[in-house]
Amino acid sequence: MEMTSNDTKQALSALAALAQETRLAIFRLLVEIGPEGLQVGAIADRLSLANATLSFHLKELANAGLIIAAPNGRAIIYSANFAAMTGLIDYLTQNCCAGSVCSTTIACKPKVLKTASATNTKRKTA
Amino acid sequence: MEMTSNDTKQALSALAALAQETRLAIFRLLVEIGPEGLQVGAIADRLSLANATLSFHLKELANAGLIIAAPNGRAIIYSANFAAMTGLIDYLTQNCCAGSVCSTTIACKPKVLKTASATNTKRKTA
DNA sequence: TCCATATTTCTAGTTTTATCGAAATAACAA
DNA sequence: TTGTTATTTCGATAAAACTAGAAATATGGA
Repeated sequence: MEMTSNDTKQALSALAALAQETRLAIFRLLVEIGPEGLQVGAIADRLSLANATLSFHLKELANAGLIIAAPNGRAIIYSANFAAMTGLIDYLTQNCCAGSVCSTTIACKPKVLKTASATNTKRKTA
Repeated sequence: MEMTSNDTKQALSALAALAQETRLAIFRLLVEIGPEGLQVGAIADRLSLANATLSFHLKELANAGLIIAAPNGRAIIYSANFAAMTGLIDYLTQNCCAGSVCSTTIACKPKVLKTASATNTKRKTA
């Protein structure tokens, strides 16, 4: 198998992070909540997760760059990293219909996606 | 944690399938090759994989619906299921910037993606 | 300082996943 | 039928991931 590029490593990291029921639920919750994010306890309450379990999964998501941690007093606020999600989607679609065959044979229809352009992660503290 | 919807199960299945170096390489190869696909031996040659290993991963990808098997004589031709990839992306972006905050606060810029509209998986045999 | 809150780390047990040699199955051809 | 090619299944091993109780750390308030 060929050498693994950095892009591929990043995509694998993000995919592995999302390929788990609990983490997918956490990530989607944070996506829904938006840039304001939620503190750990609030996530635990909403998803009924044990502290250690949630902490483990938050770290996984953060290591993959899919969520961002922002300390606020004694709490830590986590929010979705929309740019990372966009990056993953770009990677997955990057070679979609590559070459001449696909773009002509398969009816590729353009589609509008909402994506985050800037990181937009300003916080009071941190 | 809340009940897992069918959409979520499907997304988890696809994400788990892609979150593995060998399978991601197989899938991307098939995406690049396009709707004509490749037979198992050709994939094994290109990625230098043992038969049993490749067979294992092909089954995983097929079970997740990301690739399609088309028997052709004594060979089996696998091709990417572009509709499944589109479905996964739809799921991941579905709640992106949900609610009023995100659509106004984060600069969501429209972006054109090439996606497969129809299944388009006609084959000679099968 | 002392206490309460918020989150992480440690540890250990269970489950799942990945790999590949070897044998088995399936299809076609001679 | 016999042989060849193409792929899958079996079996065993090694590695990684998930979970959560309990203890530890860190922050802020009284």
